[in-house]
Amino acid sequence: MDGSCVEEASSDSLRYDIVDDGALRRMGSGLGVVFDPVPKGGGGGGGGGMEVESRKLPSSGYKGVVPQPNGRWGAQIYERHQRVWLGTFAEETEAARAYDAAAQRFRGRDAATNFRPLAESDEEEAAAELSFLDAHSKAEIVDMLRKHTYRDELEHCKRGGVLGKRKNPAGGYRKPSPSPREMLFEKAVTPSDVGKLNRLVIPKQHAVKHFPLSLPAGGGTGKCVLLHLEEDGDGKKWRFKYSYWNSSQSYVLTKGWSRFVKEKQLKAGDTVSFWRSIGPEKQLYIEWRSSAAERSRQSAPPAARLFGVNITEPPAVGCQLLKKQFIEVL
DNA sequence: ATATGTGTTGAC
DNA sequence: TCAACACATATG
Repeated sequence: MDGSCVEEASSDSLRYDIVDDGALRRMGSGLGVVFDPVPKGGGGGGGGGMEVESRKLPSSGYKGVVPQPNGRWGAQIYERHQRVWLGTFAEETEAARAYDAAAQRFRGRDAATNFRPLAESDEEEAAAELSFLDAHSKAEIVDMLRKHTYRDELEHCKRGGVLGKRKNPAGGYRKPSPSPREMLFEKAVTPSDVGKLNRLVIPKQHAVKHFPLSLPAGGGTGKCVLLHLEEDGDGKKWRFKYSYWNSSQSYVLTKGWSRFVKEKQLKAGDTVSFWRSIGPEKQLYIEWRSSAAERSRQSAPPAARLFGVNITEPPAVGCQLLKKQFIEVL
């Protein structure tokens, strides 16, 4: 048990205090977690062969970790009312780490985790893992976790200095580290985002958090502003008019957006992500990656439903990999 | 037979 | 959203 120690508290309950590694940092008031009493084989317990199993499975103090009948631990995360299974693990802490990785990929760096808040940490290790997560689709991350190859892939990624596993279309590999950036949010574009409406709806949640509109004091209504985004570190510049539409009560990128859609040939289901350089500059970046496109050639599994359900980014099509970012075209 | 992951439910 | 629990289904 590397992440916890057990101490007998009383005959009918056990208090598990997970002490090291920052576990439980976010749980309750930092106290340990009191588990359900474990009525071993019913009071009398005894009549002879008390087997390893007590019907009551021990619950885990880790978020996203559930006990398995065989003593192992399962990891899961929920998204859109559905459970995404992350695999089973021998060690409770491994399951917890699997959850952490998934949480950060699914919910962003601010997600509540069992151990590492990755973000905040400016160590190269953390930064590398963050970009690793951002460079892969949810399905890929889940797949790695279930196959227990996450650690290896991450390592391989750092070693080779390749952000993704494959080389990009231009044949080159990613340049060392351009400038440290953090992803603000990403969105799988909808049909209307790439249609004739010539606008991209920015989910309110992200809009208010990252693109504060209004109140620019200095001048005006603040109902509209120009966003300057850069495509990749040394990519081209993009300017989008960003505003709020009262009629639909939505935040949108208008002028300039259609040009981006056209040039990138964005299709519904593709993903666009917005980043910001870390530090004072606050330069904004935009990136994108295709979802469907090569699925056929990729021979990949039936995509649509890799595991049970979930995975596929929101909109219909099962989004999938392809690190289109870091393109060198143009 | 055992392990793994889903169906379901109820609490928060 | 989340985990407990039952149980169906993969796996070796």
